[in-house]
Order: sequence, then structure tokens, then C-alpha cells
Amino acid sequence: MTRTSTLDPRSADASVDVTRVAVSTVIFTLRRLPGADAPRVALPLVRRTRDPHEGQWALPGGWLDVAEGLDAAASRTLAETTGLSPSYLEQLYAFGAVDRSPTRVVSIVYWALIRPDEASDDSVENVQWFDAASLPALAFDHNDIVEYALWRLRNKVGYSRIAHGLLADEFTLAELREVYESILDRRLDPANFRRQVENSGTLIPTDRFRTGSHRPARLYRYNQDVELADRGPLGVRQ
Amino acid sequence: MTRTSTLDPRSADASVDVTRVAVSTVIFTLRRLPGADAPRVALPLVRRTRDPHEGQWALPGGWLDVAEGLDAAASRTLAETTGLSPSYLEQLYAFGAVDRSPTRVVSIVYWALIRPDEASDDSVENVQWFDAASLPALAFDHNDIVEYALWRLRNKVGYSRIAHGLLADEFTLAELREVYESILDRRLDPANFRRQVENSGTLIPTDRFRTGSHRPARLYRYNQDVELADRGPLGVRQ
DNA sequence: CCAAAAGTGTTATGGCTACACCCATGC
DNA sequence: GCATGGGTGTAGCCATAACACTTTTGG
Repeated sequence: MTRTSTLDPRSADASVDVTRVAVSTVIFTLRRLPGADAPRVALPLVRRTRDPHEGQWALPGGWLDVAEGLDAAASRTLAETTGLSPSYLEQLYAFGAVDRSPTRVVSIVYWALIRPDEASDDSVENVQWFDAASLPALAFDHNDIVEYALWRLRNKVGYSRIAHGLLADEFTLAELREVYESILDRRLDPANFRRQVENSGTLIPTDRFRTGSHRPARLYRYNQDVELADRGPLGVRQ
Repeated sequence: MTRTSTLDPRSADASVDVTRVAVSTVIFTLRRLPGADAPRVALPLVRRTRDPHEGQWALPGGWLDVAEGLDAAASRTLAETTGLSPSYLEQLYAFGAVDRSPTRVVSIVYWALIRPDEASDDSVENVQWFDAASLPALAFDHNDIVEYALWRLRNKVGYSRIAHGLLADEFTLAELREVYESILDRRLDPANFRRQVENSGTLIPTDRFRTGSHRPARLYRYNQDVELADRGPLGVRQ
């Protein structure tokens, strides 16, 4: 492959009048704040160290490499900027307004879920976790993007089983219910929730129990035969 | 704005090692075939006149201009290649597999609906309407893309009111039901369909009736106050 | 024993489905 | 009149919601 340096789409030369393709990801997890009872939706942001919006917080991402697919680019840029590899990753939307950046950038945005234990806090430089409900002013149009991702998350939790992407392998029904309650921001009836999820066939009961408080709760595993979400005819393409 | 000709992303020079951004659209309409009872889902394809897959049928589209948003590019390329302007247009997915084209192309794909009366057949050169259920082998990964768009169409018709995008301003309940039946490929109970759609509050009854066969059927209009589909916090952005 | 969460049972409600039935028009 | 689609009524079914109730642990 020949590559002329001046044509490298990853160069930050603003005088070059081309459209560049970036890939960003909105990663959600649940965080239990010290004083709070219910966990909250949180996401990691990266402090920008370069000119457009330098110093402001932005979604993790990077330029699309000429020799990699979109999904691969999302995974790679995510790992490079935050060190995270999500349990669930799905394309969200392509943002391409002319004025969303000083230079012309089309961003293919992904959204992802990560288990709380995988969200290694206080590790990588320039990365910080924020409460999704109270974000600062982000770089570019990233506030809008997060808002849209949150909408998709709340929507999708209603008709698919993505909530499992926020839990460890084994979990109690109360923990699963807590995930739904945090995302939907309303209480669910424990009795009805149990029956719904039991009848869905997505859970496998184990012989183990979570002890420590009151009556022990049975631990469940996720039934891998049932997909997290119906993505239609799109498989692991890209 | 300065533009170096060799950097023009719209040039078809395959030796230039950059990622170019294209915009394509899957446009659906309903066509009543001569001998058939029920209308069928149909879409227009464009015969390729250039090298990659020359002579094969492909989705209408074109290169993204540096100074236009994604939605605008979809509308423009659609009008340029087919002369159509849809009643409903929504982003579908960004396709960016490395091997989907000889040169690296990321395609932002839209899907659209058009009313049968607007689908001016036999007009534009190199454009032909195909039955969505029996397509030939298309250029690039366009067969997969159409399959995904059909999946989205069938999904979305279940929880939104996009079916109106395939009808004229005034229509009978039987005509609206026929749209649903064609997309979902199954019969719906006329009585239950009537009640469902009446209770949804999306229809405004008029004083006019469709005559010509048997008992006249009341004509309805679409209630503009209710959106065709909930797109979440994304408005008319781009 | 008591508090609290785990887990079960029961009833009401509302939407959907199936289908019987009446209405109005063309022929 | 009669065939046909327009339009209404109704009973069964099933998922959900609300909530009373029992069970099992920690303290």
C-alpha cells in the first residue's frame, strides 16, 4: 500500500479540505456512589489535549484507520484511550453536520456497556467517570450524542436483554432488577419482575446463593443461547 | 476554501489511499403488480456505469460533499440519481467493512419511504424498480444493506406510524391496512385494525368518502401533531 | 423475636384476538 | 335481492400490575 504523508487522513492539518472519518464510543456502566442507595448510569470521558476544544472533556475515540473496519476501530480507539473493552458494543449513529467541528469530520459513534468490575477507575491518565445525568459542557456535539445514546439505552432495555451487559456472570434477581431500575429511573415490583424474567427463558438458575444479608438470594447465570439483542440480519460484520 | 484537486475525495482515483465517505439510500414504496391482489414492497435501483461492478444494479447514492451534512447528501444524491424526494428519510446504518469495495469507502446508508404516486416509473435513465423480495445480485454489499433496511421497515411499522409515509394525504382504513399487510406479509383483522388505529389518535376522520365499490369508506387524514416515528432527542440535525 | 429481603399466590385490569353480526352500496 | 366490503359488538385469552402473604436469614 502506498501512503502519501500529506494524504494521511489522520493528520490534523486543518488546511486540507477533505472529510475525515472518526470513531467514538459512549460507554455506559453503573456506579454506586458513596452516599446513594441506587446505582447511577456513568460514562468515561477523555480530556482533550489538542487544539479543537483543548482541555474540555470528550467521548473516547480516534481516527478510522484505512485498513480496519468500523467495529474494529471502535474497539481499538476505546482500548487506546481508556483501556476498556466492553461486553456489549453496537453502532449508534453517524454524525456529520458540517459545523460540528472546525474541520470536516464524520463521526461513526458506537455505544457500549461494561460491567462495573471491569470499569477500572482511577487508572488511565486524562480519563474520568461522570454521572450521565449531570455532565459538563463537552467538546464538539458530544452532549447531544450522549443524550441520544441514553435514549437508545433506555429504549433498548425495554425490549432486549442488554441489562446483562452491566452485570457479572452470576447475579441475583435483585441485582438485575436494580440495573433496570437505574436505567429506567423508576421502581419495579420485585414479584412481577421475577416472573417476567423467569418466563423469558433468558436466565439459568444456579445452585449457589448470595449470602450476607437476610435471606440468601439465588444466583442466576445468563442463558447464552438467547442473544443480548436482536440486531436483525446484521451479524458480526464490518 | 482551498481545494487541492488531488485531494478531492470524490475523485475515483483508486491509487489514493484515503477513506472516502459515500451516502446511499434504500427507498421503499408499494407497487400493485398487474395480476396480483396485494401490493408488494418495491425499491428503485441504479445501473452502474463505472468500473467497480459496472453494469450491475446498485442503491442510489453518491459521494458526500465536503460542505453538506449527511441528511442533505442523502436527499441530494437521491434526487440526482433518481429524481425522487421521499416523504420519510432516516439514517439506517454506516457500513465500513474494509473489503466492501476495491477502494476504502464508508457508506452512510439512509432508508426512505415514498408514496406510490410520487414514484414516477419509467422516467429516469438507468433507474428501475424491483420487487424487494426478489432482487438480483447487487453491486458491493448492497444486498445485505437492503435486507437490513427491510428488517428495520418491518420492525418500525410495528411500533410507529411510518406506514403513512407510503400513502397519499387522504386514505381509507382499508388502504392503510393494506400497507401494513404488505410490509408484514400477513392478513390483519379489519375490525381490530380499525379500533387499534382509531384509539391511537393518529388519524383525523374527514367528511369525504371513497366510492366506486360497495359501501363507501370514510377517508382519513394523518394527524400531523403526532410524529411519524420517535427519533428521540435527534431532531432535524445534520 | 423482629426486621427485611426472598419468593409465592391471587385478583383486577386492559389490550389483543377471533368471530358473529349489522350497514350501505354496486350491480 | 345479493354479494361485498364497511363498520360495530362481544367474549375469551394473556400479559401486566397491585398487593397480600409466606419463607428464610441476620441480628
